[in-house]
Amino acid sequence: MMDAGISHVRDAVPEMPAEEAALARLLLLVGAQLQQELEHRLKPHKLNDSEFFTLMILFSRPEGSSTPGELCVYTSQGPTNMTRIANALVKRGLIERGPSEEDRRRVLIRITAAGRRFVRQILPTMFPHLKDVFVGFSETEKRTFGRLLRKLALNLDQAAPDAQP
Amino acid sequence: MMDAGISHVRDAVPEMPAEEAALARLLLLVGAQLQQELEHRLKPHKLNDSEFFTLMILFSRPEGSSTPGELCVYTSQGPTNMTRIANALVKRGLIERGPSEEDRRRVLIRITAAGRRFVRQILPTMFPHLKDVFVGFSETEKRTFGRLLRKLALNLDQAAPDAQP
DNA sequence: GCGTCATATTTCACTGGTGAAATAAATATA
DNA sequence: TATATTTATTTCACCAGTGAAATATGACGC
Repeated sequence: MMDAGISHVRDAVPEMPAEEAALARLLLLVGAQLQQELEHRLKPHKLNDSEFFTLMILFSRPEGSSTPGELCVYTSQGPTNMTRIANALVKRGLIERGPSEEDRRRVLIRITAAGRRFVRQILPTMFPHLKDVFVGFSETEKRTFGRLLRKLALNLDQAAPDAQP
Repeated sequence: MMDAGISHVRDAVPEMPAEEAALARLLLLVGAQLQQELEHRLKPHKLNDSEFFTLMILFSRPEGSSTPGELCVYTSQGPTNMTRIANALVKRGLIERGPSEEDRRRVLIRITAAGRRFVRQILPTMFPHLKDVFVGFSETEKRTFGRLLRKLALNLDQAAPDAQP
């Protein structure tokens, strides 16, 4: 299917790096698929993935707090969307916003007790599915996969410089 | 950073499959990063990735044609969005729509000569960046990566059944 | 041949993410 | 000290994708 398509493209544009194209395409598809799976598991809890990861970051912090800018870095979201995410979580009482005392430009975001309870409640529902995703992977394969992904991430970071203002 | 966060979560919820969680998270992040890189490369051509892949599918077909439903399968988009994508490409004269003679419920979508020229024009601009993404990967590593991604895709397909109506 | 069910595409309303711009505060520079 | 530049967050408008519903056509069973 995809391979057949790529070889047809290759016929017309012979210098195309077919193997890399196929790998990139596969990664994009699998990534999208995994995202969809995650969204599906979160849907009953009325949560999307960026809200989920934001909550998880806060849950994992020693004091349960962070700033919008910091959360943006950890969740790879833009500031605009982080505002929206935080609004949604505040509305549900899972987090609260406050002023930062050391820098008045900053907002301080903290997970609430209800937020902690919520995380503890939904996490176990996701474990079986998470393990299913990696069924049939040996420990070596998992490690290799992680290594290759990190390598890729590094390359993408280097590819980005002229893209970053 | 991410690893520290996951071990904190592990403290609070000890039965969490930490390794799988970390891998899944990494895959989601790298996938998103690659997508962003692709979008960035397509932006000067006023094209987004789903439009790009739709065009590529048509370009690679022997007769340069397909149906919306078929394109949905190959590009992993929903029917609704394929309508929007096709509208955008028709508007630019890169594809054209026509009736299917064998099944009147179907629309036939074909790439135009202008569409073919457009693809031939933009593809070479993407090769250097595509190769950059896999710099430092040996042939074995590329093959392994592909194999692991396919394995994952298979698992995700199996995880999906109860999710599919 | 008719009724029921399934399929293909599109429309509409909504969700989640982005870019540009605005505002206030902090930092750097002269 | 005053000014210029940078940073942090939010608002607003827009984009791209989804779910539900609608409409027409095709397949299937009786």
